Amino acid sequence: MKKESNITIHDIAKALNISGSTVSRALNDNSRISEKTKKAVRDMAKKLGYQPNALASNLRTSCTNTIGVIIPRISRYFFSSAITGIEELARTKGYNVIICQSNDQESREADCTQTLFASRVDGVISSIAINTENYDHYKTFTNRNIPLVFFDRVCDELETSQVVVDDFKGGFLAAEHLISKGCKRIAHLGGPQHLNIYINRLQGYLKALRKHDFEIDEELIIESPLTREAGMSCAKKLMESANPPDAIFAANDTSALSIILYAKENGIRIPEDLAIVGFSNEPFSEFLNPSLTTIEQSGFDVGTKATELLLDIIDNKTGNQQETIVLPVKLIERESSNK
Amino acid sequence: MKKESNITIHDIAKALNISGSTVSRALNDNSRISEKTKKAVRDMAKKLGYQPNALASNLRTSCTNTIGVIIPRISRYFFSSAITGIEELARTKGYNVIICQSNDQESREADCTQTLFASRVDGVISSIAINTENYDHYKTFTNRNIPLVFFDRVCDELETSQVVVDDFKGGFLAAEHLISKGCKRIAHLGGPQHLNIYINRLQGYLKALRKHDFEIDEELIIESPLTREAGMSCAKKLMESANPPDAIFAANDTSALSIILYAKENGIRIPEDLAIVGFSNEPFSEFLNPSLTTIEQSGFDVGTKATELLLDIIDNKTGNQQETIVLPVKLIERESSNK
DNA sequence: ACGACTTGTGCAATCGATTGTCCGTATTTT
DNA sequence: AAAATACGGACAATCGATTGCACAAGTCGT
Repeated sequence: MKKESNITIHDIAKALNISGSTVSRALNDNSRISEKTKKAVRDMAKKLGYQPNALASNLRTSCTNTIGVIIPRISRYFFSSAITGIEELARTKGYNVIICQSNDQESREADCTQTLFASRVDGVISSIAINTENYDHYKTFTNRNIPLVFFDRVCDELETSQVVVDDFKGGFLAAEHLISKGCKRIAHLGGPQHLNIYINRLQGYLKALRKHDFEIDEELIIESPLTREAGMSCAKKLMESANPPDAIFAANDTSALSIILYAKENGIRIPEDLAIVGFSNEPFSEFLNPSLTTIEQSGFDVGTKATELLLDIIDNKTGNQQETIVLPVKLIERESSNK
Repeated sequence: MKKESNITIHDIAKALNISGSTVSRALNDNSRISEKTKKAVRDMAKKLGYQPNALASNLRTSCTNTIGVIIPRISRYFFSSAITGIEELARTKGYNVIICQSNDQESREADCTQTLFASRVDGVISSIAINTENYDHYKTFTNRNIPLVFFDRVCDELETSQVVVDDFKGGFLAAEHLISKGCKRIAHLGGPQHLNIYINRLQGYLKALRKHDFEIDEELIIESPLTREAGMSCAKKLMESANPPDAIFAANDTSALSIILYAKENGIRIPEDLAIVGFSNEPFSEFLNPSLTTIEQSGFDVGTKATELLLDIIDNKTGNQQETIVLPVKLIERESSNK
């Protein structure tokens, strides 16, 4: 009982004086094996402490019951909750999950595709690195008909299914909310415009402005990597301009946080002088001072939905391979916009 | 170029009219193969779009270059940053990482051990689920000499290496800090006492009190699951008691947050009426109002160190299998204790 | 009682890469 | 120049589970 070496089906076979194939079939509950034999095999397997070797099984069946996930970084709440959603569902369906982080770098992302392919995953769920501009590495999967689903940061260039939240609506809600609060000059701190999500947030913002007959002022729309530092300098740029805004809709909560910090440092009152709306509802947003009005998007739901889609494709290989699912968003009103 | 089927070394061999073994050796840069042949093989491999099949290789070599990780939940910042540390180092050493979440449930944790063993991981890094009381499922690894390293929530029952932060010191620093601020009745909201980390935080707190000749009042020490809700009710219990504390050292930031919220709701001023210190330095702690004094522990460092340890054991299978590494903690002073 | 099925198992090939062993040719040694 | 060594590569077994096919024993019908 101390050191079990690795037990294989052949050890079970030898112990029962039957063949390996019978053991294999018995363990897989194959109908051609009698109940009596099955029971004997199961009992012996338990007795010997048999644990199947997934490697061997996977090699033979060329199906690993594993799905691969590529995300920018696991430590961002949205992504870690997406993973929770993915794992939850995958596990109940008998799938394992391998997670790879791209660290928002295209080259790392390419590495991830290699790793996942080498592991022969049955399907892949991915959210694209922020600086990825060439999508060739994803052809590793598409060329071989390995199901691929994108979420959040999607790629239109590849013909795959995708799950996104309604960024357009989010942008619209954010801007319209600020308008309803009486703001007159509403700026937008947007994200990299090669990513759909940021394009859509901007478009939603524009639509709201147009709907309410606001003049679109290009000066009020700036693009940024949306990091803590970038948010700071953008806030400075906006607020020191000749005609500063009285509200900012930031494309994520991190940069909204920077704006709040900038405002505090410079005696700008929130929301009186400057109303702010973020995007994502990060865990910290609720506790900021003032608390941050933002657009809620559920990482968990996105992850779950993406997995559902992927497993569907894996199962009936036929299915429509280009579905796009849009999940709802919600405005969370808090102090930062409560004029 | 559209649909590549799976290319194996034999396809390369056939194309070059050489044997599979030569191809294998060439790709592995074996010294018995001439440079000329190696180059030819590499070129052909690239031309055909060859991607090694890790399954086959792993099966043969029975070494997967994969390490498994079991954690309570990925969406907690401490753990996700630990994973970042693990992945970072593992990747540079040529290892992949499979992550499993126990959701803080013993049964799920047992499932994880099965999954990881079935995948024949070369080693395992784990942090124990909060309600795990039986550690038999870890014998899957120990019985078979599969290297196992625990971090943060460790298990003394099993003889393995572990990486922890200096919880004792953290508890001590927290309590002594409150003492230095002139607090007289310092309560401790502790975590489940079957986990080392919470025992140590409590012991550190006790040591500081004793050192400064404080009387230990059992009424001021309560145990809790440290969730948001539990923190709330514990805060209520403490503050409504006959002789309420003027400071609380909470064993994590989440419950410290609850205390702050409770105080706000009930007109208790922080830090004047009640000083608070948390533990972990969660990302939100900095932004609370008042901002939270806490003990910083680096998940990234813990993850990195654990991986270092594990890879050492994997490499020279001999090594001391029972090392314990204690990483430093740091007091972060903020408003919640700034009397 | 004999062919026709059904049932329960065993045999052997297979998945793709690795590796111990063997062999022919080229190079060096004495 | 014969013998010893090195070099480059091929053969075939192997890892552990799966599976198409073959086959023996048992059941049934006529």
